Amino acid sequence: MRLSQFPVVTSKETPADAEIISHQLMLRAGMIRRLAAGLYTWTPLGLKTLRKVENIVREEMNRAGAVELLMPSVHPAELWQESGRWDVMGPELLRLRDRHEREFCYGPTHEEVITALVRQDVKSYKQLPVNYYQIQTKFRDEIRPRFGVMRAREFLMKDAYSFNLDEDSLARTYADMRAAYSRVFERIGVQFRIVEADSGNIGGKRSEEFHVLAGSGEDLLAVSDSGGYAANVEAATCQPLSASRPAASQPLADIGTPDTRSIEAVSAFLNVPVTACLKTLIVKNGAGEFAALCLRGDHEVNLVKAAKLLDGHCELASEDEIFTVAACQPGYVGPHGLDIPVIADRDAATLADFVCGANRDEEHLAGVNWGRDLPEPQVADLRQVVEGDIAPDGGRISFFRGIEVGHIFQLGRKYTEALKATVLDENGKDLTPWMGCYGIGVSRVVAACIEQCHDEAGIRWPDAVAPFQVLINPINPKKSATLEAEIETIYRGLQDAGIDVLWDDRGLRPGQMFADADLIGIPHRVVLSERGLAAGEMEYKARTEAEAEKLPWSLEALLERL
RNA sequence: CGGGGCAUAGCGCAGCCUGGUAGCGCAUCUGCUUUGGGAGCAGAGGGUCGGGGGUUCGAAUCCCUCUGCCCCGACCA
Repeated sequence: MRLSQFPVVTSKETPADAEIISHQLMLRAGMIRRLAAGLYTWTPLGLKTLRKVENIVREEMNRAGAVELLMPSVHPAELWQESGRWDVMGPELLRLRDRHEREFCYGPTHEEVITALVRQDVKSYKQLPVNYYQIQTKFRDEIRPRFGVMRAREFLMKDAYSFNLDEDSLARTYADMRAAYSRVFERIGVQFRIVEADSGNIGGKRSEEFHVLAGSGEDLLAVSDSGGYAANVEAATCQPLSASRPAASQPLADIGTPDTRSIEAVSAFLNVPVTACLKTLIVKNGAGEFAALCLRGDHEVNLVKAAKLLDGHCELASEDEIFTVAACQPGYVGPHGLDIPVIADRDAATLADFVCGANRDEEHLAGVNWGRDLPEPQVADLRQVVEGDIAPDGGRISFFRGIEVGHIFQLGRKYTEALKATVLDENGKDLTPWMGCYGIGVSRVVAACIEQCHDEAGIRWPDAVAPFQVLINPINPKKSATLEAEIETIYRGLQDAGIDVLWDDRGLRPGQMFADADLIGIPHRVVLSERGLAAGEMEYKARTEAEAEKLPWSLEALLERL
């Protein structure tokens, strides 16, 4: 491709509203243009990379036995009502009406549609397992779209759905997808990590996320230093700090604590460590029933874990609700005397002689002991892990930041049951297939890749996803007809050799041309000049290396080097 | 959804407080010179100052309102 015929609009200045490096560089290199919040145009240059990622994904999915199809992006409401998600989804689901006032939504994911297809077409156990996938535009009306295509509302996703006869078959497909995903990210050339993920309240058996490691990542990952455990903090668990509870040694005491609402304030006012304080949170389940969650003062609740102990839903109670349950303001709540279920985190259950709210304004209790002063609570893992915790594999947990680029999930039979998608088994009886789903955020991968592969001057594409493999930079070609002819020869030679080559024939001054080259990040650069031609040499420089090397002026030498 | 901020040329910004003919840098176009890391000189084009309403002789500037965008938060008691 000649750059004079391939529109690339670069910018020297960093756009003011782009916060992270990939967003800045994608705008500066002219890969994307914003249309509205969370909506982006992919320019020809950006699309080249997007398509390369897409093709790697496609090739590996095909290789793993998945078959491609394409589903509509607009779905009828009835399908979503059938699965129950029309009401569950909330404002993230973009709802539309057609001219007949019929309701539709723009698909944020396709479990419903694929299950409807399978319900129609798959009648016999002999047709299973199947694994369908598509690469398609999704729309999710994010609360706060940000970071360019990293968290856009409209984005490109590869989503696959498998239907299996039984759990074992599902586990095999899941393992195949896991391996295929690893190959995808290895081929793209990014460093990634597979972590255990929250399987949510869908009841799925197993779920893992693929993360590209990057400081700007929105997700926190808990990784064991012995290498046997890695999980998203949403799902991460650890060993309890202590196996047993010390004996009670202090009497129960009621203490006035005016204007002392936070754990820090209580700790400072009473001169006790925060680890000797008990934090009590009033929460509400999906049915509107209350429960109290108790944690050690320095620990944070993990509402995802809490939800699993309730009816799958857990939200913090409002100030008014707290008052009806505990008869006090937030800040003075404690487990003592509450007539709602009390659940204590494992590390809160092993506290003795602790301080907690008295359920009366401006008062706390000290010297409190489970069993002696109040009933033994239900004990569970409720808290967020912190760095230094002991992982299930015995290693010590550290935190890393990651960008979620893939998610694989053993779904179970939720959708096949809800949509009554059954097949006949060997005995002619109805059988409800097991389902798995597997997603890759194709457009997000592009941004994640830049987060990992860049320097001060611009992007440094890995070969596999670079928009072009080779860039030809001519120095003053207009001055010499011989030089121009030579460049043409090399350009055509590279093309004939099947190399994706970009020729910067815009006639810019070298400084501008090189600056654009660094910004756009083509991995291999060849500089052709009259001086070089006279000396029988051309200059080759890899985007990732500082020094250029001299090659003999010949197509063969260049192809050899590439 | 709550809080904060912004909206002036393609991009980045000044001007607004204290009302009086719309400015700077980059980019764009023309010509000449220049050509190995974002050139120089000379010239040119480009704006109903986000929309609507109001105050005023006069509004980018003051007031009201709408819209769009950005940031922070939306789990701590």
